Amino acid sequence: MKRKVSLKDIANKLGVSITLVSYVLNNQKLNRISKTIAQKIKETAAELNYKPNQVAKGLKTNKTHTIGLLVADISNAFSSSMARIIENEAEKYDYTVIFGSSDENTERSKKLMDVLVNHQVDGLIIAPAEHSEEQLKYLVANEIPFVLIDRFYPEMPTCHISLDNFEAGQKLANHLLETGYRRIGLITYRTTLNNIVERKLGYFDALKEHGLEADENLVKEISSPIITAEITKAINDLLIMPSPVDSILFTANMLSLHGLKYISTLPVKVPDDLAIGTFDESEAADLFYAPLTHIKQPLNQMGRLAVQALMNLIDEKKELVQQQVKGELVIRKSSIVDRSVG
Amino acid sequence: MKRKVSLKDIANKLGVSITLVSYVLNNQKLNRISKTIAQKIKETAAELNYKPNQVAKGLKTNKTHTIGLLVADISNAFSSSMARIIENEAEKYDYTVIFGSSDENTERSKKLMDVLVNHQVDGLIIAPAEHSEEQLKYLVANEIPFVLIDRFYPEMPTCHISLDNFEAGQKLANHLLETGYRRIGLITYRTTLNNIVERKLGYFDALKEHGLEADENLVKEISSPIITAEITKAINDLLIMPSPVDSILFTANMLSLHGLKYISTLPVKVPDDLAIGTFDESEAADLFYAPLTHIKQPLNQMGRLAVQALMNLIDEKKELVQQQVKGELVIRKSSIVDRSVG
DNA sequence: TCAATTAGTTTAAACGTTTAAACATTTGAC
DNA sequence: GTCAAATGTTTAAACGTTTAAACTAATTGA
Repeated sequence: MKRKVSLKDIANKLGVSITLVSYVLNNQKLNRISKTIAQKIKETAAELNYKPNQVAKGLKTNKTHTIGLLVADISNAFSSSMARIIENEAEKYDYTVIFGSSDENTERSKKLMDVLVNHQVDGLIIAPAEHSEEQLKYLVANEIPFVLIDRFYPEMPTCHISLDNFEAGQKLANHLLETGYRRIGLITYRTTLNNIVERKLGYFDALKEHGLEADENLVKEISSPIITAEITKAINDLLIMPSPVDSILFTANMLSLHGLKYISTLPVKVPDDLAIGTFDESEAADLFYAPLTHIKQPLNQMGRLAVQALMNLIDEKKELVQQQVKGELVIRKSSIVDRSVG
Repeated sequence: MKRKVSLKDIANKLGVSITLVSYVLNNQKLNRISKTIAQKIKETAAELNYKPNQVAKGLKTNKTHTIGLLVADISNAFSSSMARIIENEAEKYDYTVIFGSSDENTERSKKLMDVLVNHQVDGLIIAPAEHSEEQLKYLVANEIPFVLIDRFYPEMPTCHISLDNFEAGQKLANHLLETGYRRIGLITYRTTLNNIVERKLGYFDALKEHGLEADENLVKEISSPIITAEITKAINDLLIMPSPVDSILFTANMLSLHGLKYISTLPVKVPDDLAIGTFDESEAADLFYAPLTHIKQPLNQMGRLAVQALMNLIDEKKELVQQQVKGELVIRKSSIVDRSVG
């Protein structure tokens, strides 16, 4: 790689000091510097195509104008949409995004956080994996600004932007109940991540509101790695039981996706035999013969809020932003029985 | 943000020079340094949780151990899968990924490339937007290592890893022809990007091989922004013409996705009335009642090759890797008429 | 006329590292 | 007992910036 043009090169070419060049190109001390030399410096900089070395600048100013983004799984639509939004938003503040995908793995997440911090990012936006408390405490102890998205640890006083998952779970379950479904199965992850837990609690709450008892047999928890087989089994269990479910609520995108693949192979009609509700939009669920009723997260708003909150932290305007945004219930064919025909 | 622990802190604490600490922690001059002091330095470093400042290191060594990744559209499955693979692969070489999504916009791509370069990335992996030649020439002139993925400029002697798009287009069209389809419509982008162009040429070639003339009326080109409306029109045109098409070949993921959404609203049965072939897997196409026959790109291989090629360039092992990998034809229901029933 | 002010520019130190070269001390050979 | 070599450590400069402080020369005011 060629040596890039530096302030020194411009200074030497014009026979002036590096300082002067720096002042001119940063529009500093403009009341002191002669117009003529300023003009010349600017011309020469343009001519040599000078671009400030952000690494040197970062070392000196202790600001790299870089933020670290740690998503849960970049190949998942939620993460990649978020990444895109955050990158766009960061750009408005002249920030660059360094990224990593933890793949929901605690160790990997820890390692990536370290890497990002050692690259001197000015702050982080993190969708934390399970059991990341220690690592987050380290960030707090070192006063490294960060904002959590999607999930957070209720007992930790951190900045976070997330969906009101409880309300969303409630809303989705309520909708099924109000449409007439009574035996709602829940397929969720076996996890302590608060976003998923809250969705489940919302579901329980909705049942209670409708005078129904929570039935643990209707709740199936999946432990991520062997997802396909487990989901197949969960769905079978729910459909085979003495009084089978009339609907299934999935607490995540990936779950419904795999679930749907299996359901589409069964002699079960959605929504007539089985209604479905889930979280997040997906093109896949749109092309299913009965597009899925789902909770739509306001991704743009969340991304914007997260970047804004982080910028404030970086600027030492320390306020503990802990914002929950509301999900929108998008009702589609998967939960509406057309009784005019039946 | 707190000042981080530096070599100086360790040196001061032990009353030795910074140099010595640096040597020890980098395992240099080990035949010279006394075991006892080395031991102490290592202990103190661990105790203070010293982490080298990559920015300072980068300034000194002119290597930031960072690569820039410029994808076409991170919210698209191809890009995000690629991003994940590349991030994983880069990690093996102790590299961090800085990323940007050009959203297929030349201006934005140019700006992002500048940003990445000014952050002193050691190299770049780029899925170039249309008309990025100038910017790439700049990289070449400044000897900044880069590898193109997905598309490239045939007239520019750059490193690139891509699908053999011509062969893939051919293979897909051949399959339709051999299954008995004769009027194959092509829905593609109006673009000069070579990957898309090659797919189209492959289609033409397959037609020719089968003694069929290319019919320009069967080729519909979409100019990206207003994609939904245009695709709707294209499909209508193809189905309404005097002798309508019996199959449609889409040259990209996004095209078939939108196309499918529209087709699923029509009284047209896939594959009986209309066969479909496309590029890239997608969960969406899997959930459609007739899962789509498609060309599967070996993403893992491509990502691995791209990172490897870049690492070689960075290490000044200059070889012009220009590798085309083969796509796999995955035959699904969307192109197989079950004649046993018909 | 000369001190004080203003204008224009430079000096020098710093950020946290790396690394060639220098230095000081010990060891060993003869 | 001397000197060369080996051992262990430090000095100093550098990477490309930023920025307080210093310097010089010109201008102003009394």
